[in-house]
Amino acid sequence: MGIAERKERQRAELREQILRAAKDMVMREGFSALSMRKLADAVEYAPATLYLHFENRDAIARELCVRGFQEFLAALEPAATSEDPVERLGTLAEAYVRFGLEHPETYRLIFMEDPKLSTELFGEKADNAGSRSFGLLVKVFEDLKAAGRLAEEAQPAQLAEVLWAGVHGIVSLRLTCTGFQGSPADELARLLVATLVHGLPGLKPGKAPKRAR
Amino acid sequence: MGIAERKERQRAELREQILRAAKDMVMREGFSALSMRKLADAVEYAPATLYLHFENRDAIARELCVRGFQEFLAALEPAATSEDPVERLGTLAEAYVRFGLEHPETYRLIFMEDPKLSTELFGEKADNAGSRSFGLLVKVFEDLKAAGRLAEEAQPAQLAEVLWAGVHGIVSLRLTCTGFQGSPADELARLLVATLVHGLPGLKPGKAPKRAR
DNA sequence: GTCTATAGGCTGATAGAC
DNA sequence: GTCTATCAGCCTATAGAC
Repeated sequence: MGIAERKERQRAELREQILRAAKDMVMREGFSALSMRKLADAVEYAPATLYLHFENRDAIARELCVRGFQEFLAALEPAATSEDPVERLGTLAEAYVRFGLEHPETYRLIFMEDPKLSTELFGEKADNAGSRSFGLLVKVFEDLKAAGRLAEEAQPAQLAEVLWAGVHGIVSLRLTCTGFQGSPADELARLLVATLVHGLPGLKPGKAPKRAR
Repeated sequence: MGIAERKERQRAELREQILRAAKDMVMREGFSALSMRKLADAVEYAPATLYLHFENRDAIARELCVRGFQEFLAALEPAATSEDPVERLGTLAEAYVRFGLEHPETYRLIFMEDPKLSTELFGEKADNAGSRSFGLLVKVFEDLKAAGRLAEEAQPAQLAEVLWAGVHGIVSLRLTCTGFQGSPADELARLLVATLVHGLPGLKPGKAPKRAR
């Protein structure tokens, strides 16, 4: 039975090779530059061969997306080890932003391209990489609440969404609006966390505050 | 000389017609679906004719982008009239998010597509729509500071960037990660502003806070 | 100014020989 | 399994007739 196994190994190997080439291509030229013909060229097979390993171009894109998200999760997890939730907020935000800036094309693919690509990363099952990474953020606020350090009415999931929006905003604006030159992203991430945690520095109420809180 | 003027009018009219059709197309099918052939079809002219009015496809995209940003600015400005800066933060954030959700394809075109498109909206001149809309956000914090309601070390431009990142994050995640179903965007925007202003609700220091502030 | 016609590309995907 | 050959379509942009 060694022959069948070797064949299976070779088959898997080619599949990997295709995915590696696809990733390279996306990293270098962006997602839209991923084409079956160029991919076939890169792995030195005929275009038709690719279709024996993947249903179509979308299937390759999906696989890249899933793997990219795993990398993303792997970058986030080590940043979630701190015991103190507030400190963890800082390290998570920093890790998030750094991943986005160091792997811009992976980040784009996951979070900024076709909605169809990211759709299945969320929602379907509870154990997918999407839910797990979001869970890391939610847990920070749950831990704070469990320790009695947060108001009863605070909603961890919503606060996590706000934090996520903040760091995603920092990364994605940097990747798209390159013309706008603001502060460094890591600095913004620190300010975002500090402000979300403590509010505007030294804020005093106005003379006639219309909105009670 | 009435003839030359009529011709000029007709020329401008066709130019407008092309842009209207282009906008329609982008709104309906997204930016990548904007093609010169389909555009020519829509205005019932030959493809070659378009090139007498626009240098190429990019020129049309740029014009759409500029106009989109003007709409965006026009949606933001009425939300910046409130006297109280803190209240203004809320109305600005709300207007920002609403524009993004009500004009998703315009928003995408401006803030989520090719960096080249948005590049010239920022940076070049101080009076462009990009700088003016960003200026609305900066002014909120400048006003707070001028009223002595913000710490001396607070940096209005940086705080504005953080707020911008927050609302952009809320909008763009909603537009791209449609699979993730979180809280409604307007609710998140309110929570974002409230948290940035006042900090985490009811936050108490931990037992061994490692980070002084 | 506007047209037709076309150059010169690109793409995803498949049929059928080997 | 892999190939060649090809279908069937898309695209931007331009030359040259009218």
